[in-house]
Amino acid sequence: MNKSLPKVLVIVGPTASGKTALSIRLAKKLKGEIVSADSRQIYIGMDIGTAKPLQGFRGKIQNPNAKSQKNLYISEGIPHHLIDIKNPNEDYAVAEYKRDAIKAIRGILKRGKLPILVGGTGLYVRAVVENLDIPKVVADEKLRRKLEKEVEKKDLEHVFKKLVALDPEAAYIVDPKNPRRVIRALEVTLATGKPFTAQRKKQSPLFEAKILGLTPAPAALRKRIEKRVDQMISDGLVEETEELYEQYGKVKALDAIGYRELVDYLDGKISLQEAIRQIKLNTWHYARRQMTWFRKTPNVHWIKKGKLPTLTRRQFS
RNA sequence: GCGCAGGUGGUAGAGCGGCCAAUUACACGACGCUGUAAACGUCGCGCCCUUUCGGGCUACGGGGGUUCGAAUCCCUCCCUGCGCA
Repeated sequence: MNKSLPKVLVIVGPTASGKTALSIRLAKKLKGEIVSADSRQIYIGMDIGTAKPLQGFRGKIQNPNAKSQKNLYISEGIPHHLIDIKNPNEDYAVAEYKRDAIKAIRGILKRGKLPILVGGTGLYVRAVVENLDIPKVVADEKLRRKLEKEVEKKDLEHVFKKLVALDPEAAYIVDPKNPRRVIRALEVTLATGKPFTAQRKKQSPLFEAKILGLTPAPAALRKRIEKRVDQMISDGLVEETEELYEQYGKVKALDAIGYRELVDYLDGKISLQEAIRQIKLNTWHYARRQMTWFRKTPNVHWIKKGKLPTLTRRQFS
């Protein structure tokens, strides 16, 4: 029905499944630009651990007037948007991502290019593809800490009841056992004076998404993950972490697989060997979660055994 | 060879006469999640039957015993770690 919607190619899949390589290949073939949907590649300096595409400035940028030109991340001549846009000590969250991604996609379309949304952060992808209406209530750290303490002192149920009193609908929408969810819902309700559950909606889609999903065989993926972690270490992940840690301390951005464990190592809590073991395992767990998430994503064209569907530029215009 | 400490579910490690198919953690499996999302959370996890309730069987190194009842007590054998030879 939405024949007039602009078309966007989307690539999803677990970490280490080959999204980056595929996206660059398709970007070249289909004259596209990439929009990263990765919550950690957002951050400047977190390069090795987030497996950013290798940066190179060989490409020419089509529109020299664009303001973002200067800071554009380019790999193999393909512009990558939403990589390196924040410092690790800056906060960033879905709603901002959604706004930025839509802006980037529109810019690409304006340039007559194909936007390719690529990433493993399921919520980010969904926010854009399904046009989620995310309550625009900025994190209130003070309130959060206060509520967290309340959870500790009394219990989560107590805080949950507070929420339900203000937002009865929340009783069966918000997970009563998940402190982060309960606290956020309460945060939104208190800040706006309106029930949280009335504010999280979907709008009609802005784009027509063609979604490609990568599903590597679990055993092979696990091996690839382990190999990649070893590679990251020899590429200097420890040093990268050390620099970031020294400069920023324990910021949220560093609460990411690969960095978290190495911070523990740098703090002398665990051995390097143990840190590496944990990174491999946590990455694997993460991949599993991603697969669970994407499995239920509607309208995904799953790529089996590397067999790509025939894609032509015409399909996207 | 003697002395001491141990041998428990995939692993670590509780339990030390009945409330134990066995706390907990990890692994493993399934799942949820609209402003921390690489985050956060939930459930399952000996085998078999049962929609539920529940029931049956096999288990705490092997064997034997005490007891109404044993992972828990006793004997013995095997194995491991530490100490002394």
